[in-house]
Amino acid sequence: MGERQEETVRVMADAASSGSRLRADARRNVEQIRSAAIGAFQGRGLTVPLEEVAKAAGVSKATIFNRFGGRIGLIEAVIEELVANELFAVIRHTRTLDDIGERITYYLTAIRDLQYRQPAVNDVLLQTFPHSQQLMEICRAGNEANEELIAAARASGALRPEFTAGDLHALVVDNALALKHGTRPPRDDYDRRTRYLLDGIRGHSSASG
Amino acid sequence: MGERQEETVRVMADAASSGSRLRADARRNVEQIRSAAIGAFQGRGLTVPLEEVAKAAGVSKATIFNRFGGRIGLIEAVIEELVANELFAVIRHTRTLDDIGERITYYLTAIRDLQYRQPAVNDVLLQTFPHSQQLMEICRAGNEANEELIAAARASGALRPEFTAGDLHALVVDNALALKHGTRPPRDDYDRRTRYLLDGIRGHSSASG
DNA sequence: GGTAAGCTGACCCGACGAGTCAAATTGCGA
DNA sequence: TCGCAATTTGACTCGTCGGGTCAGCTTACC
Repeated sequence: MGERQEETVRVMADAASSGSRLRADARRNVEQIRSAAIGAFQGRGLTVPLEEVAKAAGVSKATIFNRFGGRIGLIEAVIEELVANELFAVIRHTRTLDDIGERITYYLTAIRDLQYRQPAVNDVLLQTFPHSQQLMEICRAGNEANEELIAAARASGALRPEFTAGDLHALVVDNALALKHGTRPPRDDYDRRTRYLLDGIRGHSSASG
Repeated sequence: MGERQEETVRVMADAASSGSRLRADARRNVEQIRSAAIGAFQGRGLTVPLEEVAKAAGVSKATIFNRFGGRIGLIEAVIEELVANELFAVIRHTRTLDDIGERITYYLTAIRDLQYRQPAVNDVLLQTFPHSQQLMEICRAGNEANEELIAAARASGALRPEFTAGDLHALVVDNALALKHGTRPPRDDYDRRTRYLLDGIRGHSSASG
């Protein structure tokens, strides 16, 4: 067991550095599995059976365990590319907006867009894998962005005064649950409902637009 | 199997009529199981393990099968008392309201209240047991009420014009999913969020109140 | 060509809850 | 009180699901 563990660690380190002591076929499989995982996670979220990822990669399930140590290792090997980059980009871009009303609109719209396009995001937000430190960290960053936004918004009156960070969190989490367990609505319905939400939480003071 | 079936039918008929050919202990168990089921379904929804219902009733799981034929039989023996009465009362009361704005407010608030208080409602709305004709019928009645309400509301401008019956349906179903799979928020948070929803879907014409 | 790295099919595992049944119990009529 | 049919029940099977493992085969590499 110690041996397998070491091997896994080595692979995951290699994902960052480039010097590899892996055999050529193993290196190839790592890449095939990574890209198959990205595809599968995009389509069906982080809980897709590993068997399916393996099939898509043209390897056996056991190879995923050999190379990544299990689901969490695999997730951590692709989560940045799959979710974190986009999510952080949204957060970053939100911060650049001057008008607080715009910020709120953009943030909620963009997050909901991500949730719709990337089911994996929902698994992160729902903390489906609490054992992954990396996933929890992404989640934490999201919550932080939430609270930052709400603090700014409440001060400015762009949101109704009783609206809390918990409310925003619930909005996002409930949507994650709906997308995860329900049937996906057509995109235009989904976007329309995003607008209802926004109109329901905005303060009454801002009569602009 | 034919025998067991007949027996089950007899019990379920007895729930309506009163003449019983059941032995005294069986009759007592039927009542204990019914009331345990109501308690369990109230607390944990219609998917609670039958084992738990049995334990609460002080009988073994097999007795539930003897008396009710299985989960669906049991559900149908209590669903009226548990859900249908309240749900139909809400629908009926909605129809008595004159002001269309009030109707919408009342309906959505009351449905969401039911969903919060009675997890069983969510299992009905989510059609968790599509094999139960009775449950499907309740569900159908709910959808009908939805559509009736939306038709009236759109004509009057109390809702924003782009709001559809599908939107209302999604609102209710998404909430059902959130309650079923997520953590219940405190009641006051939940009610506050109900208000956000209402404010998000109302038409801009009604400036009353 | 030898050897260690790597791959894989076939396997086991645990969790879960529905549903079943032979055997024990018990209500009840005679 | 007896005897039997009705009833209950503990212990069982079943099916599903996916994670995880390993012996033995294959293959890259020196």
